Amino acid sequence: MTSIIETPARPHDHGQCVADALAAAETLCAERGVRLTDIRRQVLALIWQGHNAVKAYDLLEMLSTETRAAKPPTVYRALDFLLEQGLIHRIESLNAFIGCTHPAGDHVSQFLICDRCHTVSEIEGTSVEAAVRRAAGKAGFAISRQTVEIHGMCAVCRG
Amino acid sequence: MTSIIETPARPHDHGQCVADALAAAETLCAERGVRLTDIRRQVLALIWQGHNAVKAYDLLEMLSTETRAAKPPTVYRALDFLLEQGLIHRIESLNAFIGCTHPAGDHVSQFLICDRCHTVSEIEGTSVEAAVRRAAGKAGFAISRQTVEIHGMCAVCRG
DNA sequence: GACGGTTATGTTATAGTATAACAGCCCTGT
DNA sequence: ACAGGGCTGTTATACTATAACATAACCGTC
Repeated sequence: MTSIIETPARPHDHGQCVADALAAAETLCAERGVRLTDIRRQVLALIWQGHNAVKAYDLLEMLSTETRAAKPPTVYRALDFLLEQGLIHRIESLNAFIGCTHPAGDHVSQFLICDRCHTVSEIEGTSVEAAVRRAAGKAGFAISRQTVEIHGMCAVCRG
Repeated sequence: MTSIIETPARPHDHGQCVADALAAAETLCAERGVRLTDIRRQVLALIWQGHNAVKAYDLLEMLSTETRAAKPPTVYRALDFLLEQGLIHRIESLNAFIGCTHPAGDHVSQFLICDRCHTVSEIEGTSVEAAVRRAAGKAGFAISRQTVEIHGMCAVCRG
């Protein structure tokens, strides 16, 4: 069963994406002895609604019911936890968040962001990271965090 | 005459940096038939106070006098203009702005950001850009804007 | 199962970042 | 002087994020 909110690009069984992401999160949190609570799981699931980045206040709305409005700290705390555990990434140029596709692995953070369909995909391969490391090394700079966000138009939208 | 606010790293005649940047801005704006007004020039000069990124609301304070507070649109409009003309860059991961060191040339936007002394320097050379272009090309992705922001510690701060 | 420490969540308030909308001013060319 | 466009002033508000403190849920120990 595919999700309704699935992005236009590259049709696929998105329900499987969500299921895989949640299962991986459960496993990792169990291994690390940290708690994937209800709220955290809910936020993670909401972020995985599609392959686009989701904003904090949109999550806030989605978490709110008719009888009860969620408040900012609730969602920001969940986001902080998910970021710490490497289960999501923050997209700086969008002030938004997206699920990590390989939470168990290394944490480079390099994205292709389509400004038309808003699909965000992680850059495959290590060549960009390697080039960055070389450039930083040449300057004697010790890297702690990389942010690579490439905006443009994805293959599908280019038609 | 060097500036007082000059960053600790790599001592140099910062007054010359500012003078060069302002002169280049004058020239470019004249060539393009756009107006480098007082406010815009002031904001550009303030951003060039040092080699660190400057926040919009700090500019706002610096522009305010005892008798008169500058208001957000004033500074954001100036920033928009300077960004459009390629005279400054926005650092997404800091919500801050920094002077462009080669406003006449191509506009890649790749930075090494020291989290200790806050010096921001543009990455030299084209290898990172090239790697990004290759990765994007492989995915059929058409780039419109690159954001590469590498956080860590600069050579000087590493001692 | 009560206790006490730790972690997570609720709640209120506020800080920080950015833009919309409209009014008025100033430069420029005629 | 005048008209038009570009720039700035002003008010209001939207959007993003965190501080600080109160309460509740979990968990290991007794």
